[in-house]
Order: sequence, then structure tokens, then C-alpha cells
Amino acid sequence: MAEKITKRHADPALAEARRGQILIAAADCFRRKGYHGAGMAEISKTAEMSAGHIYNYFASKEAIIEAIIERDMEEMFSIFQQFEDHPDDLVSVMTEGADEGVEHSMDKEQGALQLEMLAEAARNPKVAFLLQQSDTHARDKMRRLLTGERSLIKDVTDKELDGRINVLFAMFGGLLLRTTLYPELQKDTILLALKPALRTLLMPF
Amino acid sequence: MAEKITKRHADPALAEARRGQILIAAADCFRRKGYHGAGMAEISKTAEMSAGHIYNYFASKEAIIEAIIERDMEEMFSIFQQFEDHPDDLVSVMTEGADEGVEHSMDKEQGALQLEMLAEAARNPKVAFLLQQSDTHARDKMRRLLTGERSLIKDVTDKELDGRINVLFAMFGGLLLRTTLYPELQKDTILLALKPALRTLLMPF
Amino acid sequence: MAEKITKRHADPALAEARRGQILIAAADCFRRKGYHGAGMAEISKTAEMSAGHIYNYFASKEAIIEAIIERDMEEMFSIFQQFEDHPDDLVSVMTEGADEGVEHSMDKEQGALQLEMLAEAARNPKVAFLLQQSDTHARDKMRRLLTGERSLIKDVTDKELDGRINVLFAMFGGLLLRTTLYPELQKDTILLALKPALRTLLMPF
Amino acid sequence: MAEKITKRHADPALAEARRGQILIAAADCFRRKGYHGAGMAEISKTAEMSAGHIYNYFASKEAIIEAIIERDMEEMFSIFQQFEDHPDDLVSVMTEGADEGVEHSMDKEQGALQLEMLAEAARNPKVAFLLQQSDTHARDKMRRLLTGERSLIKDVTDKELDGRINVLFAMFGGLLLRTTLYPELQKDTILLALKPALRTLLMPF
DNA sequence: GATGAATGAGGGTTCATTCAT
DNA sequence: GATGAATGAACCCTCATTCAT
Repeated sequence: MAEKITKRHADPALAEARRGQILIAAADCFRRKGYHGAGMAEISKTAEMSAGHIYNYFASKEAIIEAIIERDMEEMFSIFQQFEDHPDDLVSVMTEGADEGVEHSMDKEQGALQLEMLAEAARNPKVAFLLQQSDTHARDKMRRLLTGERSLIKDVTDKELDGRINVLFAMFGGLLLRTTLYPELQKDTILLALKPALRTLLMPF
Repeated sequence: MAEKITKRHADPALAEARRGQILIAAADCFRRKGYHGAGMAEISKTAEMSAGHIYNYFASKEAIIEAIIERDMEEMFSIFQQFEDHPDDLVSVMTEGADEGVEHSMDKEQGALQLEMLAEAARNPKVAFLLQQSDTHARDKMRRLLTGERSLIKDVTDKELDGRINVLFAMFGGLLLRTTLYPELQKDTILLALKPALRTLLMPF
Repeated sequence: MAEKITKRHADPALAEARRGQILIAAADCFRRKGYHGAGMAEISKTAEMSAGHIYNYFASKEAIIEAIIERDMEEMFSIFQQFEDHPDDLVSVMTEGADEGVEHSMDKEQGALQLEMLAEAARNPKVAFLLQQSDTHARDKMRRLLTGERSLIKDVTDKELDGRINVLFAMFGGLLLRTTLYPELQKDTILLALKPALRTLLMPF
Repeated sequence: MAEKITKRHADPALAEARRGQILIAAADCFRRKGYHGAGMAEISKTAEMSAGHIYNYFASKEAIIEAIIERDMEEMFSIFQQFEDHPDDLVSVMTEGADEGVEHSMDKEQGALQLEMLAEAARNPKVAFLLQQSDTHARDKMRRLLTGERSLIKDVTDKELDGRINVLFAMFGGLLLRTTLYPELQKDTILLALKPALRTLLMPF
């Protein structure tokens, strides 16, 4: 199950467009109703396409959420690339980048979908694998940044580094939950306290 | 839907015991299979009670998860009380208490259920309301702690305080996600970086 | 798939009655529409029971046809028992029994169902296995009869015996097809030629 | 449904070639997967032609199996012709021809398709009609053979003759079933017993 | 003539919920 | 109070068929 569909399409551009249509529609439905709550009927209506036709592009509903995850992974990687390419010192880059990071983490629509995927991971091994793979890549990227020349903590032990990265990720990831639990929370309020904590995590203790 | 059942029970004590049985069983099932993955049949078997009988105590499956949340809220409040009652200075108390907090946040079984509930909140207003209420109470408790005599930051602005609390909560809450995304992560690794960050959040910047 | 359902039923007698209801209804539908042509909806309507309820007694549609086969096997064994218990010489017994055998083989309703099951066996290994098992038992029974004291051919080689039995079975089994291909065919017409052929197969060549 | 398509084709020869392509491909698929098991997609791939195009030659999937039957009928007639043209006495010819007949009847691939068609006949009147028509022709041919000069039973009553023919056909037809029910069965084993039975049916009792 | 994208009814199955006992 | 037999709507998915190109 959940394998990428192998069917040959005469017009690959059209096929890719249809896949995109479906992914966007499905992500929207999952956001609003959850993975289990959203039916193929609703997804197909949102995608303006018959339910049956979706199966010409995805082998199953499960394959759809997996594709959404994979697409999100690619997005995330491009964000990290920005940090890597930036010339300034890391603490400045990241505290300033925090602004954008917080905004992203506090996007309600996005957050609901992410939570949905995380919850699904708890019982769907394939989803769990994909998310973990994505997270491993992200940690690797971050580790490379923090051990680079521009980093103030390039000499800490591996274990401490792992701890710093995970707390960092927990902090940003946790914003997903804050948005759900405290919808009135403002970005600048968060930044007031997050930047100092971030600095602590990027400098020697 | 999901209203508290209004049925009169001849023996209120027995009724309460039955409700407890059901909640424990359901929480267990939800933990293992997720809200959607656990069926009433399994819950009823775990609760050693017929499926039909559960409906004498809860109007629907949804009402059950709501009751679980309500029960969890009560538990959480008692934890906070510990901090309030403790005589030492707050930074010490909390950095030492972090140990227990991390352990709690990284409990995988518990985490799956929490994620489930948070995901459900994104689309179920009643669940969202309950969780938000719970979170508001928690923030209030924390605010009271941080503005108490023993606090080093009792004079910061309300806004900054709100920021600190939310980042604090995000950090711990985010550990839920870390466990799902990086199952091999160890508690002591986290603590290595979390304690300094925690200190930063509890002291003037 | 297709395993016997393991659910415990509070009232085994009722459960057995329901299973019977379902088997009778399903056999009827399969006869009229074929295994693939008959839907669970139609079966459930014929059985005067909701579609969902059928799944409390059978794990799948496939399990139903398997149960029908098993039930038929038991019926068939009881017929063979008659021959075994009969005191007269075998040729007489069987040529006289042919009457009943032909009638049974030419029952149109029954025949359609048998054909359906045989066709299904060509692509469903479990069905094939059950039918082959049934046939093996039948051949064993027949072999025992033909090597018994009362048999005129008790001393032929195993291979010849196997040949005789299989031609015998082919002849009767083939009547199933005759009924479909030539519905006007009468039983007594068949018997006119079948009895001599039968005698040939039961006596030394 | 299932009427012969009325569409005019610009190039009748090409059209006939395409029809042939489709019939061969479909027969192959039906053999391997059964009528219901084989999809139009698979048939179209086997026929190296788009699914939609098939509908330019056949009105429906049903029309295809009907055309296959019609084609098979024509094949069968040519086999009978062999007997009619042969100079030797009938008993010799047919007992020797039995060899080939048994081989043909025991071809597993072919058998599956035949069974499929017979099962379909039980519920599809058009299929039933075609098969019956085919069978009637075959019986006529056989009757002509058995009442010819070379026959030893040219003087039996019509009814007895009908009985003999039908038992004969049942015996060969029944081999189809034997192959499904007892796949290890060998041709020579069958012939050991079939030839004497055959002789009985071709000679005065 | 030929394609394959697109449809949508219907397939088997699950499961929260009801109710007679 | 307690059971579990029974319901039926909704689930995901398949496939014969159509039609714009």
C-alpha cells in the first residue's frame, strides 16, 4: 500500500498539475477535518475531480498524506538553505531569522495540518518514518550550521550539541501547540522571550 | 452532541465508578490506537462492560474524549501546586523540577494521546475550548508563580511575562513532538540544553 | 482473510440460526447472480438482515462461499455413507443408486451454484483447496467401496482404479454441464445409457 | 446490451483484424483471471490498444465474451469434421480419437475459460443461448455419425441414442471438472477407464 | 482511427449507536 | 443495571464506460 503510482501518463505536465490539485485539496480537507475526518468524496469535490480519478494519481488516501509530507519536507529544506547561504554571524542570522520562523510556526492553518500528521505518525509507521526522516535531515542541517566556522559553539560535545538542537526544535515546534491552545497569542509577544532563549542556545553556557 | 448525559442513576456512587472505568479504558485505547483508531468495541472490552452500556454514561464517543480532557486538567493543576508550595527560590525549584517535567513530556504513550487531543481540537470546538481553558488555567498559575515574592522577574511587563510563559510552555510542549520525531532522544541530552534555556527564561534578560 | 469468525455469541443457538439464514440466502443469490454478481446488499436483503450484521457471523463474503462449500461437503459425505451401509452387491447398489445420483446432478439450481464454485476455484486458491479436499475425500470413499469384499474389481491396479473412479466422477459431474447446455434433457434418457456405462466401470474390462 | 456493434468502419479488413486482436487478448485474460477478474484495462493492454478503442468494436465487456463463444463454436465444428471424414469403423476412430479429446478437455487454461462461460450461462441468457446452440450442433453432428453406415448402433431408438450421446458428452465435459478438482490427474490414467466406457456407449448394450 | 483522462455508480466492509430483552 | 444483536450510513476503492481531443 501507499506506493507511488506507476501509471504512465501521456501528458506529464497535466499529470503533475492534477497531482498538485489533489495535494492542495487534500491538505485543505485534512486541515479542516483531520485525516480520518476527511473523506475521499470531500477531497474529490474540493479538487474538482471525481473520486475515482484521484486514484489515477495516488494509490490510496494514505499515499496522499505521504506526498503532502514529502512536499512539505522539500519546502523546509529550502528554508534552511537560506541560513547556510547567509554571510553574517550565526547568532545574528538566526535571531533575526527567528522572526520568520515564528511566523511560520504560528500559521494556524499549517499548524493544524502538522499536528494532524504528527498524530497520524503515532499509529501509521510509514507516516512516522517520513516525518522522522525529515526531522533527521533538519537536525543534520542544523548540526552543520552550528559546527561551522561562524558558530560560537562549534566545539561543544556531540551530546550537548544534540541537546541544544533538540531544545531549539522543541521550542519552535511547541509554537504549533501554543497557537492551538492560545489562539490570541501574538508573534511579537513570543519573540520578546524567544530571542533571548535562542541566544542562550547558540552561545556557550 | 457531546452533552453530559442527563440520565438519572439510581446509585450515583456506582455510576461514578463506571464512568471512571470507562475513562481509564478509553484513555488506554486512545493512547494505543488513537481517537479514530480505537473502536467502541475495544473500549468496551477494555472497560469490561458492554458497548451499549457505555451509552448509559456517555452520550457519544466524543463525550468520552471530552471527559478525559477534563479529568487530565484536574491532574495537571495538582502538579503546579507543588511548585507553589515549595519554599526554595523559584529558579532552583523549576530547574530541578524540569527533570520531572521533561520525563512527563517525553512519555511516549502519554504523548500520543495528547497529540491526538490537540489534533482533535483543531476541528472540534468543544475539545478546543476545554484544552484552551486548561491552558489558560496553567498560564495563570504560572503567572502567579512568576510574579510572586520568590521570583526574580516579578517586575517585568505583562507582555514580556506572557512571552516568557508561552516560550516556556512551548519548550516543554515541543518535547511531545521531539519524542515522536526522534524516538531515540534521551532525557539527559535534553536537560543539558534545556536547563540553561529555562534559566534564561526565569531571570531578567 | 476468510477465517472463521471468532466472536463469542451469547446465544449459540441463535447464532447458528443466523449463520444458516445467511448461508441459505447467499447460496440463493450466488445461484441467481453468481458469486461476483451477487452483492452483500442483495444477500443481506434476502437474509432479512442488515449487511453489517452479516459480518458478525462471517468475516467476509469469501468466508461465506467457503462455508457453503463446507456445508455441501458434509451433505455429500452422508450420501456416500448410504452405499457403504448397503448390504447388496456393489454393482446393483450403484446402478440403482445412479437414479438418485443423476437426479441430484441434474438439479438445475444446485448445478448453477456448483458451477459457480468451480469457476471461482480457478482463481481463488482457498476455494480450490476446499473443493479439492472435498473431492479427495469422495475419491477415498469410493476407492474403499471398490476395493471392498463386495466389489468385482477389488484386485485391479491402483492406477486403473484411479482411472475408473475419475471417469465415474467425470460422468456424473458432467451431468451438471449437460443440464446447462441442454435443459430439456430428461433423467430417464440419461439413465438409459448411463447404467450400462456405469456397469462397465464397475466390472472387470 | 451486448448487441453486435453497428458502427460503420471505413476499412472493414482492419476492423476485423482489430476484433480478432481483442478476442484473442480477452480470451487470454479471461483464462488467467476469469471473466469478472479480468478488467478492461488489462484486456486493452494485452490487445495493445486503448481501452476506449475497444468500444469501437464491441458494445460492452459482455459482448466480448459472447463473441469468444461464437468463435469457439466454429473451432469445435471443424474437429467433428475429422471424424466424419475418417474411413475406419467408428468405434476404432473414436476410441483412438479419445486420446486427443481427453487432452483437449484436460487443458487447464482452456478449462477455466469454459467453466467461466458455463457459469456465466446460468445467469446470462444470451450466453446460455449461444452455448446451447453450440451444444445442439455438436449433438447433431454426433447423431449423424452414430446413425451412419459405419456405426454399430445405427438402429437404436432416438431416445436411447440421445441418452448415449449425452452420457458421452457428460463424460468428456466432466473431465473439465476433474482437472479443477484433482489437478494431479494424468491423461493416461483417465484413458485406461475411459476407453472401455466409450466402447460400451458406442456398441449395442 | 485512436487515445487515455475522466466519470460515478456500486463494490465489500466498518463502526458508532440503538433498543428489545 | 446491563447485554449484545442489530442497524445503516459512511468509509475507501474499483472499474466499465464515455468523450473531448
